[in-house]
Order: sequence, then structure tokens, then C-alpha cells
Amino acid sequence: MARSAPAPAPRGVRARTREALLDAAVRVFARKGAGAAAIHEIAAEAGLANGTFYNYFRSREALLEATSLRLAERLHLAVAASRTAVDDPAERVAIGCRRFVGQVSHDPVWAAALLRVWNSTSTPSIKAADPLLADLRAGRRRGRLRYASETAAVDLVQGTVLAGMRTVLEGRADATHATAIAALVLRGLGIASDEADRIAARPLPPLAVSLASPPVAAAARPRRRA
Amino acid sequence: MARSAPAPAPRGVRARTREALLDAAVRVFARKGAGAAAIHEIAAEAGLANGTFYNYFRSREALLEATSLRLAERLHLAVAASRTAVDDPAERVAIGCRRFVGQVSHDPVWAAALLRVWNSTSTPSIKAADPLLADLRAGRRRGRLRYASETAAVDLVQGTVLAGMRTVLEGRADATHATAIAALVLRGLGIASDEADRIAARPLPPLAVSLASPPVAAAARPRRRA
Amino acid sequence: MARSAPAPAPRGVRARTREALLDAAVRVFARKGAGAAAIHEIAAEAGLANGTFYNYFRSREALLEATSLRLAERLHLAVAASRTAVDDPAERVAIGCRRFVGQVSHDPVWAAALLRVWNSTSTPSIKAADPLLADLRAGRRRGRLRYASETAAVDLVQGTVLAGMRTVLEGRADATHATAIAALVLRGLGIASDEADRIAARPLPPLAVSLASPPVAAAARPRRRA
Amino acid sequence: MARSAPAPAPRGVRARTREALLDAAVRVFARKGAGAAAIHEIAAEAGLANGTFYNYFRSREALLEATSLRLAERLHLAVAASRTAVDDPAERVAIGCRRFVGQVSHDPVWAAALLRVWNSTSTPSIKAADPLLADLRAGRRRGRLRYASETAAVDLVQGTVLAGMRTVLEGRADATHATAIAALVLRGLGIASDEADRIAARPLPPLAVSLASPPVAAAARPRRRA
DNA sequence: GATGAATGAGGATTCATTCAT
DNA sequence: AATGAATGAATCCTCATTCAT
Repeated sequence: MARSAPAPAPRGVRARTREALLDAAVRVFARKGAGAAAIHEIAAEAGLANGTFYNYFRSREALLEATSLRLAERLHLAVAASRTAVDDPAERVAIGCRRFVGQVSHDPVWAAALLRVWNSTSTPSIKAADPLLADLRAGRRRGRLRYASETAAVDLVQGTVLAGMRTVLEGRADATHATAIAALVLRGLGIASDEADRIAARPLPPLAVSLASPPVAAAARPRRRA
Repeated sequence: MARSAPAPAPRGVRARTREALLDAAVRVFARKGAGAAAIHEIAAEAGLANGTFYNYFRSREALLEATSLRLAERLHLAVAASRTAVDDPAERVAIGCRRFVGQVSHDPVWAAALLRVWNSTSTPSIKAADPLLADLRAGRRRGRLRYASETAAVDLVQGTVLAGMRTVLEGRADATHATAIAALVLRGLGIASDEADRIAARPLPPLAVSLASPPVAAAARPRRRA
Repeated sequence: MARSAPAPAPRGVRARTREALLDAAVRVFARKGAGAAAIHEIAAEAGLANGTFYNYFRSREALLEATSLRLAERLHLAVAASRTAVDDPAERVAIGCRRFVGQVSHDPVWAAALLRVWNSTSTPSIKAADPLLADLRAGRRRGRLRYASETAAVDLVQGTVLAGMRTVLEGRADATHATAIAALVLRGLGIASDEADRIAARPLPPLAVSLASPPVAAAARPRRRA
Repeated sequence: MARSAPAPAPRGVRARTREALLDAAVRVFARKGAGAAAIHEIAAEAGLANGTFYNYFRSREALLEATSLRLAERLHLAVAASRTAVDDPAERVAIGCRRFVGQVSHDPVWAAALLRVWNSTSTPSIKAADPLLADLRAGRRRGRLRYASETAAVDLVQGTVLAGMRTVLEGRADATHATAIAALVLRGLGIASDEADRIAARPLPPLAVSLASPPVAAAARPRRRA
């Protein structure tokens, strides 16, 4: 019955609150998995009341979808950032691999959420694979990469990268894991060992966009109830 | 299996009922995922009443654990079967890959359950990786396989195989996928392309153990309603 | 009606907005019933924001009461209109019956709301029965109508009319139903069959007041979304 | 978590618990109306826990349906009982009217529930009207009853009876109301005043079935929480 | 050992109401 | 005067778990 004072409502609150909920969802998903996360917990994580959630998302399902989109979005940005000014398809693939695996150390929350959400949705990776597919095809066309089955090649890259991300996330490998993963993937795609190692070790181009999760900030401090 | 009157209790009935519940769990997990499966549904799938479940498992959690173990068990058997009479570590790895991916077509229920359960438990693959690790190490020792990071090599094999299994399960590839996956993995482990293709295409040795799920049989017949 | 900027406030705007809300309530009640209508929906139907409602009604309860009153008001007007220039109590009763039942076809929204609200409030009909009571008493005094129990007579008239309204509203009878209902009621009040039929068939005097619901007009136009 | 002892489970528990829930529903509906009754309140009224309800009814809606059926059932029995050994259609109709109105005093709970449920469902009376229709038609065929519109005749009987029931339920009339109502209805159906009064005053045949609601008994005593 | 009725905590969702702007 | 974001109580429903039979 709204007894105490509600939060203020400056310009752009709506958009900002929605963002806060999405960020909170990512954090909670990272902790518990998408299936086990309760709405009220997400709302609390965002510093909001239970019911407020439903001012922004029609249902739990809608949140799942939106969160998936949001994670994929970053993903796409990351991939796009990896392409800038790099022409060699092999290196582009390597950069993608390294970015993903490397990002785990910088934003474990994002990584955990990504892994959790990907595992709970069916074939979500398809769309995310578009840029990868483009690189693979270009590589094969130019004789740079070799593989018989495109589907298998995608499985190789995505599967290995995800496994690598999980390994880093679980603390079973350090940040250099990204390079090792990239090298193995390149070899799998037909690049000679020596060159694969060399490509995988090249300095990464600077990121055009920040991939960092927004800070937990004030919003996450529980307001009323502990 | 609770077929006749609940009066006597021949030796081994207990064990058999437990098995029936585990099999039922595998089937239900395959359909709905481990998180969404209700005890009630699993018991029904086994042709048993709600409460009977708790004569065999302390809690839901215990079932999860046991099912995970059971799936891993088969896994180990499969891997063991792949070793018989094959000495070359590269081929042993290839056989393992092909078995896993190929098994998806023969027992989609097992495959679906495996993928679902692996996604809901943390670091379950560690123990399952033991035989793989042995092969990898033997291969490197003998100069047959090359890789810098053992962890990355495991990620390569496991990640690619899991991705390949998912691809087949979702109908995005046919049975030949197993061979393609194995070939890429071998290349990633340092085998030359030509040889990798050759090894991946060799006839598979016969299986020493059946991997098939137990038939649905009596356990699944419509449970009596009061 | 919240049309232009929320700046000035010409005399009578308050009253008009209140009216708009009441009319909206009647429409929504007609669609969903008084119990299932959400304040949110009523405000939207009136083209107003959620919170505005509470500038005009203290609570949901207050709206219920006011709406009931409003519907009864029309009722009274209708009855009053039926009296003009008719002296015979029997005919006055017949005109009342016919007006109510006949009005259903002309304003189904009003009719539906009336039936719905009457069903959710307790003893709302009492006050509405005042003019009817006057006619009944006059009729009995003059020996024109005959009945032992006044309460039963009121039940006869009101019950039959409400049932008739419902029948027409649900499409199980056409506009001629009003006449049939009136004839039966008159017989029940002791008028001979032939005369009852004759009275019930007399041309209806013109209405002094419009019974029509206000047009949906501006109030219902799509509400602005932020 | 079912900490304390659940109720015993003798023969026929299932059926008995279901009955208890239906009876509780009737009582709660009588108090609050079908729309405002909360499941947990009905369960508590039956002395059961919240969740138990769902062992017996799939949903709230299913309960509504079942309760409606249950009320109608009694109705049908009552009507059937009124027919035994009475041939005159006019008297049969009169007996029906008197039974319904008279029953209100004997079982106000049943009456209130009936009125509430009838008002929340659409055209529920149709089926309940079957026996009435048969009597009306027989009466008209034999020249005993006279009416132009069958629909209007049904409205007359049902509407007046319902209004009469409401009047008694609200304490605005005593038990003799039943007779007065029946007399007016008969006149409306074309029976001469004198005879109508006479028929309405005849002794009622004994009831073949009990119409009484089951006693509230032990089941309704709240168990844990006040 | 099996049964299934009962339990009640927990989660999703709705909605009347408040209040700062 | 209007707005609409925020609130949280209330409701429906699910499901893991217990236990008397």
C-alpha cells in the first residue's frame, strides 16, 4: 500500500529503471542461473519492489528474452570491435576467440550470465554465429582456412570457446588461456601450428566499445528490507 | 518395479526400483531439463506413486547427483569401450569423439539428458575427463599429439564434442557429423589434415558394452489412478 | 477531459472529468462486471492516467457507490419520464416495464452495467423502487390493481423486468419482449388478460429525457503513452 | 513442509474431502460472492491447507463449475420432488415457486450461494429452467395456463422467484412470502385471482429429498491459524 | 515397501493506492 | 490538476516433502 516515500522520478527514469532491472537480472542469472532466479530477487537486486518489475516487463519470459538480447548485443559489439582494421579471416577468428575467453576475467558476471542463459535457451547461438560464419566463409574462399563441414567448423569454434570460458570462469585457468584456446582453434581450422601460435599471440587491437558491466552502484543497495 | 502386489520383496527389488527411478529421471530430464522436472512426474514416469520416490532418494538434490553420476558412468563405459585393442592415442581420442556424437542419433534421450544435466551442474566434466586426459598425455609423450596447454586441449575436445552433440540433437546435422567433428579435433591436437581425415574415417571397433538406454518397458505403462 | 495542456482549469472542468470517469466506469463494468474492472482500465477508458482517478474518487469503493447512484439516477429519470401525462397507475407501471426492457436494445452498455452492478451490491433496488411503490399504492387505492403483499408485488415487477432485460441483453428475445413482459406483469397485478394486453400495446409517450449513454467521443480516444 | 501430523485417511477420504471443499465453497460464496472468494479462504473453511485444494480441483474455474453444478443439482432434485403425485401444471409451478422461496429460510447459505453464483455466470438458469418449461407447455396445451410469449413466461416465473428469494434472504419478508409470490405468478400465467390464491395456499406435498446443506460440523473449525 | 493425501513455503502476477513532479 | 513510477499486499498455483495407512 505504498506507505513510505517512493523514489524520485527525474528525466529518463523509465529507461534507467529498465536498465537497472536488466543489469540486476544479469547479475542474478550469473549467480543462480536463469531458471532459478526469482523475480522478486531480481527486483531486490535492482533496489526495487516486487511489483515494479511488472511495470517494465510483461512477464518472466519477457525478461528472459530481453536479457538474452542484451547479452547478445554486447557479444555482437565485441565481435564487431574485433573486426576493425583486421583483414585476415584467421586473425579475425582468433581475435574473437581471445576476446570472449579474455573477457571472462574482466567481467565474470557477464560471462556467467552468458553461459547460463545460453544453456537454458535452445539454439540461441545461431544468430550470434553470424559474424563467425562470415569469417569462416571468407577464410575458406581465400584458401586461408580449411574445413570439410561448415557446421562442424562452427561447433569447433563455439564449443571450444565456451569450454574455455567455463574453464576460466571456474578458475581452472588464467588469462593466458585465451591465447592457448585461439591457437588450438586455428589449428583445427587448418592453420599450421607455428603460424597458429604466432597469430594467437599477436597484440589485440584496442576495443572500440567498453564491454564492462555497469557498476553495481547505488541501485543495488537494498532499500528497506535486508 | 512395483508390478504385482506390494506384499513380498524378492532380493534385488530395491535396487531395481531405484534403477527404474533413475531411468525415469533421465527420460524426464531429457524432455524438460533437470530444473523443470517435478519429482511427481519422475515417479509417474517410473510407474510409481509420489511418495515412493522418497524411499529411494533422500531429496531432489540427491536424485540430481545420482543421475549425474549415472550419466557419467555410461560415459566412462563408452570411453572404456573405445579403448579396447586400439593403441594409437590419436585414434583413441577420435573414437571417443565419434562415439559421443554418434550416440546422439541412437539414444537422443541419453544425449539430451547429458547436455541438460551438464548445464545445470558445475564442473561435472572433470571426472569424466580422466580417460581423455590419459590419452592426451600418452599422445604428447609419444610425440603423436602436440599442444601447449593441457587444459586448453581438454576444452578443445570436450567443447567441440558437446557442441557437435547439440548440433546433432537439434537436427542441424546428420550422423556423418561425428566424423567431421573428430577430424577437426585431431587437427587441433596437431595431427596433419590428411591423416586426421583418415583416422576419423576408420571403421569403428565394435562396442564392448551396450550404450542403449534401458527399454521403457513396464516402468512406463500407465500408472493406476485411484 | 484532459484534452489540452494541464495548465488552466475553466469552471466545470472538474465536474466534467468526474463525469467522464463515471461514464468510463459504466462502460467497463458493462464489459467485465464491477468486480473484475480495474481502476487502471477505467482511467484509460476515460483517457486519463492511472493516478488521476484518485483526484476524483477517494477509493475503488467510492466509485462503486457513485456508479450505482448514477445508474439509479437514470432509472429515476426514466421512471419520471414515464409518468408525464399518464394518470392510470396500471398504464404507468406498464410504461415503466416497457421502458426498462426496451432500453436494453438502445443502450446495451447501460443495461449490462445496471445488471452487473445490481448483482454486486446489496439491496440497491430499494430506493429505485420508490416511484414504482407510489404507482402500486395508487393503483390499489383506486381498485385498479390488486395484490395481497406489497413486497411480493414489487418483487413481481422488478424481478420480471430484470429477467426480461437479461433475456434481451443476451439476445434471447427481440424488442417486442418489452410488451410481452408488461402484459404478464399487469396480469400478475390483477388486470384482466384482455385489458392487460391492450394497455401493454398502447403507444409509448415520448421521452422527456434522453436515456442514451453519452457518446464515447473524446473520452475514449487512445490515451497517450509516455 | 508438512511439519505436523496430517489428517487420517480412512475409506473414501478423497470423495469426502472433495465434498468438504464444495460445501465450504458454497458457504464462502454465500458470504462473499463467487468472485470475491479466495481459494485459501475456502480451503480454510474446509479445515484444509491451501495446497490441498489443488489436489481436488485443477483451478479456481474448475471449482466454480463444480459448485454451479452442485447447486443446480439440488435445484433439480427440489423441482423433481415438487412434481411427485401432482398433475395440475399450475399447481406444479406454484409448488416450485414456493419451494424455492421457502427454502431460503431453511437454508440461507444455499440460497445466498445460488443467487451469487447465478449472478456471476452467464445464462446458467437455462438448463435449470427445463422442468419449468415442461410445466408451462403442458399447462398451455391443456388450456390451463395462458401466455403469448414462452420466453416472457419463463422470465416472469424465474425473475419473480429470484426477487422473492432475495427479499426473504435480506430479511424483508417472512416465510409467508413464498405463498404470496406463487399467487402473483399464477395470476401472471392467466389463472384467475381466486383460484390462484387457493392453489398457492394448498398444503405442500412432503419433500422426497432433503434439501438441507450439510452441517458445518468439525471440518469448518479452523485448525491451526485463527 | 508402497501409497497418495496433506502440507505449506515459495514464486509469478495483479492491482489499488500513494506521491513527487 | 494531471501524471505515472513505485509500492507491496493479496491471490493463484506449484511442488518438494512428510507420514499414517
